[in-house]
Amino acid sequence: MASNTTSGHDPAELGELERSILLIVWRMGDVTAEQVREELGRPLKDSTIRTVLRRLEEKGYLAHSVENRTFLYRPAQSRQRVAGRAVKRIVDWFCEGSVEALLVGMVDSKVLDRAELQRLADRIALAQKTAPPAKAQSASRASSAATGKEKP
Amino acid sequence: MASNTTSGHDPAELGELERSILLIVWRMGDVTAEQVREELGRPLKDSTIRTVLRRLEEKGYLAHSVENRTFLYRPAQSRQRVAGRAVKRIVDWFCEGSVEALLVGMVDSKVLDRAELQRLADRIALAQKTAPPAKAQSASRASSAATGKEKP
DNA sequence: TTTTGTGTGCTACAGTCAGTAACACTATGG
DNA sequence: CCATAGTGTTACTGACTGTAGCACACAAAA
Repeated sequence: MASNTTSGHDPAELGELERSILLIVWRMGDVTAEQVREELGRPLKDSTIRTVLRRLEEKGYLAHSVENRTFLYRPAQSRQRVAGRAVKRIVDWFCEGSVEALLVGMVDSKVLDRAELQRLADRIALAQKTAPPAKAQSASRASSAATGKEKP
Repeated sequence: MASNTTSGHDPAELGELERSILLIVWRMGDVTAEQVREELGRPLKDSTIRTVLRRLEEKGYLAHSVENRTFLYRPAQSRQRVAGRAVKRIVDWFCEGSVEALLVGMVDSKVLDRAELQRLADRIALAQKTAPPAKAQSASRASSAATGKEKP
């Protein structure tokens, strides 16, 4: 994102490698740097992987625990949460906070087609009824989702 | 976004100033560099503004026409379209294409609350019926023209 | 025609961040 | 006590944005 003389900025966008690694951690759950390196197809040095893992942790995306002298990394935020926040930024910046405007744009740019939108509406309506008022369960759902499931 | 040795990358995220200027053009329609400079509160040199405008045009966000020796910049894509595409990237990256998963994340991260979601569902349902098969009407406001065109 | 603006394009420099990795450090097991 | 495995530190490169200087072109004024 480069410099920003006028004000400090927040999360900043993730890079390619960071994203790849993050996806692996989301998919696999607790992983060591070595596992991540194997999972990535690319020939990268361990130190590279570890640096990125550490940076991701600094940024709050990952957490780690020490297991027998080895670091086990795990997600600190669910995929959906990260995605949600990213979208929020977009909405704030480009749609002046109007999610509806965003939806229009999503249809417009083929992110959503009308059929999908319809299904979405149904789903949402359904979710309303299904989901209890409390939001404690959101975390649990998030974590389970983070372990990789989703997709109809 | 920074380097990407492994592969060429696309649009890349916009910077602060770029975004501010883009917003101004979206808000005001046809504008000259001078107008943009005035609109921005900040004390920036014309060359700065013009450079950014040019870069935005190179990136496909703006277009210009020459009016009496002066450039008039105007949006090449609607706010919604840009937002939609940005969201698409996020969905692809973090939600494996599942918009529904994204929605879950948006509720989860407070981008949307349930009430809003309900209204959204209604709106969407409404839009289904209202919207003609064509898709031109979405860009009506702000930027009308824009020779909008990009890869599907 | 020469001069003076006004607006454009090109070039560049500094700061920040991601990609990438070498190397030094520290326990652990033998 | 030494080899091994895993970690933290430090750094370089390249990309990209913020920011601007300066040279160039052309219309209006002198």
